[in-house]
Amino acid sequence: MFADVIIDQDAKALDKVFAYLIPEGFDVKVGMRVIVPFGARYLQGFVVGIKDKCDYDEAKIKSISSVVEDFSAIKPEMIELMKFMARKNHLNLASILRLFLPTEMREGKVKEIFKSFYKLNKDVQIILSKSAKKQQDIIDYLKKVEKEESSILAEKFGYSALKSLYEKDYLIKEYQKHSRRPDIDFGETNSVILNKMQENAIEKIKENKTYLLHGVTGSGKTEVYMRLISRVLKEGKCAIMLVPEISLTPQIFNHFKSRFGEQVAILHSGLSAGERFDEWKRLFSGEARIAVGARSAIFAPLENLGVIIIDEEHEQSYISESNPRFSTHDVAKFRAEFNSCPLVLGSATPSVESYEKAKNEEYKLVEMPTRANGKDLPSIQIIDMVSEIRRGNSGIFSNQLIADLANVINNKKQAMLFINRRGYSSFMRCRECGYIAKCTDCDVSLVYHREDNRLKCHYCGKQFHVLDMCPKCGSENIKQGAVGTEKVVSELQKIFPDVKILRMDNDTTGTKNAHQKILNEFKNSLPAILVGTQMIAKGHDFENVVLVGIVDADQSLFHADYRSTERTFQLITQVSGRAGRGGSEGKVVLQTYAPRHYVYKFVSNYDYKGFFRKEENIRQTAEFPPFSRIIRVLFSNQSENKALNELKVCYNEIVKIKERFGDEVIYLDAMKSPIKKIQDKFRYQILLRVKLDHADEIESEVFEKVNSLVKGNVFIEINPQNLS
DNA sequence: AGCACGCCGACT
DNA sequence: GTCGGCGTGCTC
Repeated sequence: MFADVIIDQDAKALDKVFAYLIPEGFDVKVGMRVIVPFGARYLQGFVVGIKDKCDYDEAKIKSISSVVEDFSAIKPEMIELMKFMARKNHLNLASILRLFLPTEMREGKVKEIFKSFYKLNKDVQIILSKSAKKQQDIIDYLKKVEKEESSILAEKFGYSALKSLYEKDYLIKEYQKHSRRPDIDFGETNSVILNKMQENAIEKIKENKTYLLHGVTGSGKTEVYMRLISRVLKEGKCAIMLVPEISLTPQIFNHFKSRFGEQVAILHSGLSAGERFDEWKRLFSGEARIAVGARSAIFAPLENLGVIIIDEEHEQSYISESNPRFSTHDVAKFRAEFNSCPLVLGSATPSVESYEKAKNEEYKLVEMPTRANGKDLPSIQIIDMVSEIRRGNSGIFSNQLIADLANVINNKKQAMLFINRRGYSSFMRCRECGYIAKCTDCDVSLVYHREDNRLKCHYCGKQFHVLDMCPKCGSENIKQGAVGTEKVVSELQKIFPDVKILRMDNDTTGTKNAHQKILNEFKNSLPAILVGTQMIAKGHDFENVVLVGIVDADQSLFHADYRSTERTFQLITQVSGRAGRGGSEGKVVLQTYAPRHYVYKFVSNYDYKGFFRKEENIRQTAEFPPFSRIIRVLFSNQSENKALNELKVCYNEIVKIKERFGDEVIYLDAMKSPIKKIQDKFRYQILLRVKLDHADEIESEVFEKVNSLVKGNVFIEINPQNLS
């Protein structure tokens, strides 16, 4: 017999299957890890197929030298998933397989990976021949101790006796070991009574389809998820529940643990290597049947899935941006289909892509339009900062916001101030009339680049001079620059010198505990103001927060990205949800220099559908995703000349592809990357935008061409999240 | 990824 | 004359 083996090395040249002979007596199965002679060395590989014929020259074929574990660490479904991901995302096979195993297992750090145990099979009558003395000894032994480690049994009684008992089905093999379980206190199971809307949602979600669960903040989606999982467990099946990394707070774990106890395994970056491995193993062995975790939990080694849930499906963190690049939605879709189970995408603000699919009935839309507690969402007041300037207030805070803050302080309540700061670059804005410099061709904002003092379009590469006068109103008060958290805190402290003001952003949360410390301090201070970035937007329930201020909402709006309006809508909805969690009414004050932008009209009414229709229309007209596909080929090299040469060679070939497809290619150009140097590597890129009809063909042609022309240092991205 | 083979420059 | 640069190609 022969085995198809993928060598565990992430290199393009090794991205194929190698045939090996399975030595007589070796029990090799698909999904096992093996050690094989490869060239002059011995390397680890994965068995992805077994066959009795081999088309490779049998004289040159080598034999598998050993197996790493005597079971398949990669389950059959994952082998299929590997093929799917290789096709869909153009990834190396080995790099995909690595996603399926905890790192410590791959690196061999965990010595005792799985101790295997044997116990008697009580369902069969054991009949042994008189001569099988050793076997009888084993049976007697196991009658006494119930269960014993296989290595000990083999040592005591000999391997062959053990093996033949196992083959006769008299013994059951188990994989198990002590677990370093993250300790979390158990609360009591709270049996919430469901409302009609929730019952209805649960009732609807049962087929092997993708469901888009659109529920406003506080509509009780989490309870729906838990009920779905309960139902699935009762059917004897398993479940995967994904949440964005940032909202993986201890509260979520406790929630699931108190409901499902030992059935839950939690996978996230905060676990130690050993803990993560143990949780993985509990899933693998079937001891735990629910995987709760961030993106990578989609690869949980569970069989017989009954439901997959992706909470906050619009979150960017579901798309892996570094290698290997993949979309969690695609993987989830594959696994749901493989297991014939429902896939649930939940969000208060679905991504435009997903909602478009629901509209086209590719996804089934399930709606939960009202809050579970019947309360209204906090009111959102839009403050026009341009007229504020005209009235002589050129500070960061509007008079309204200061008045509201003062009110909060007088009532000994709390406020959160949200600084909407993204990334490194910024746009140029007229402080008098709110005009934003935009690209003449792409309808996205231009980005200011300090190094050459120019404005650039990240979609077509066009460059413009920095404006010294607003083209709309003639004012010279046009500048670039964003307000940071630090500045906000110091300004705030000037106005309210005696009030506790806490700051939370990347700079103040260096260590893991710093995070929790700030939040705790905030929780225990009345009155208090918490100033922070995105990270204050998620999951924290502060019942005394009655006011949320969004200092400069536009920061995410005029980011040079076709998704920036969508993100702004999502962000503001998210942040607004922080106000009025407790008994009292909440309020949101939103400051903007572009008060008439459509996003603010819709967001202040919590009108997702209205926003979607408008946004859909704009994307359709401008031919941006989901009505087109963006392909980005990024060349990154320490030598600028090499990067440039590779770019030119590839560009010439892609031009030929474009010529063949004619109008299908909306846009094609080669340019310097917006950030021209990262980690001492020069970056050049080719961008193309293509119509959907032939997007798959064009995409694979581009992939093939680029990969045949350039060895490494090249990354291809589809609909990239950002163009840095 | 590593390692061998291979074909051109400056060196004990 | 050799030692050694790293370009190209192969590993079942």
